Amino acid sequence: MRTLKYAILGLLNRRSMTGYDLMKDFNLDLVNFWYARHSQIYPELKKLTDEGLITYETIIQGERMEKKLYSITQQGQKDFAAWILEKDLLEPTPKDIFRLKTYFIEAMELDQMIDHFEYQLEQREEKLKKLKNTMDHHPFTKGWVKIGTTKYGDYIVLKGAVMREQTYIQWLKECIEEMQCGILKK
Amino acid sequence: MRTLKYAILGLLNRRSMTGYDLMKDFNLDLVNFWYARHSQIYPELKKLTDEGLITYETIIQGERMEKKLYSITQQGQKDFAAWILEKDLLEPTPKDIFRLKTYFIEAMELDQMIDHFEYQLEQREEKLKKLKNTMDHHPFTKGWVKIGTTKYGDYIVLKGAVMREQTYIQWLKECIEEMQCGILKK
DNA sequence: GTATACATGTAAAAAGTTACATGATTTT
DNA sequence: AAAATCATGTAACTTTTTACATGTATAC
Repeated sequence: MRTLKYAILGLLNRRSMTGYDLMKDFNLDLVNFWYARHSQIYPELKKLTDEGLITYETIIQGERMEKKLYSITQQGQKDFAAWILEKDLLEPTPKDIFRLKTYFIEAMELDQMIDHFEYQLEQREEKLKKLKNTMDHHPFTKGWVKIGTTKYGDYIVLKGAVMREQTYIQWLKECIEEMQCGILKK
Repeated sequence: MRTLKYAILGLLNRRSMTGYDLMKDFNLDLVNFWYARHSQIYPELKKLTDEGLITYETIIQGERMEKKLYSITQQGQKDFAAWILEKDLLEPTPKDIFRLKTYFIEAMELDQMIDHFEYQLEQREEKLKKLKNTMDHHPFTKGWVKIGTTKYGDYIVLKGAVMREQTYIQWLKECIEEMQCGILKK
């Protein structure tokens, strides 16, 4: 479906940037719903250039370091606009190794199960803390942003990420509690 | 990480079955956290057989239809047991095209945004209805299953899937409401 | 008899990860 | 001077998807 293509076009539609900048965006803002390594980004940029959807301008940083500043073309904008308006059917449920292991929980002892859940809980709580911190510093939270601006999209996906994480944590906690009752009954 | 390998071993650790049976399991029970097409399953079964982790027995169904009944070996059980006890670091957040499009929401008009959200909401509500139905018919819900049995894992991941879907829906609804306020202000 | 489900595979392509490879600039 | 960050690429491999390919058994 070439989703990476549209993710890149969408970012370049906001502002021109280098492959390195794109990489940073994927690993910061977008990491909660899309990501890509630089080894995937650079070849894709080449491909999009060949297809005429983006162009670049070579810039010299400092004495001699070259970097390529990519911009979206008119054709790229058209292509992106068509994609974003497409109505999608539900995607398959995302894969989740933790849930897979949980499905096979009969292969663990009760105390191992609880360990397994508590380790996951620790990590998820750490992640939620970071997400909430990002959210608290977001301009929309502070009442500075209006619907329809660039930052509005950033804000609602962030809010969605917080809610998703909170629910995961709630699930973990409820399971732990239930399993601890199992121990007490022993 | 060969997750498909362990998913197959885990299923065969419960009971012997054919590649076709595995495929059905992936598309029914496991679909909420893992899945694979038959074109991925059959080659993997061959590989696991070569590795000595599973074996098969050819069975004749009816007059001449051959099918292979796969079973886990001792080595396979050992391998699976080691995997399930491994402590995993958090996986990267799952990719989500809907959230990606939402991030780029500035490229849509307000009424298009709402359409986009309402279409997703419809589909998610349909999915939640099915999940809840499965849950209501689950033996654990009816109080028949104890912690530590095979069906307990099935139950808690199902419960997690329901919670995840409810949260997605709640997020969609809150966004729609917020956007509708944006329309009223016009 | 016809449609659906059962049953098993392969080939080609796309998507994604890990490792290899190099060098400049800025911060400490 | 060293470490961190900026900057760009390729190669090999794994994972996943889509399409091709074939035939049997069962339910209606």
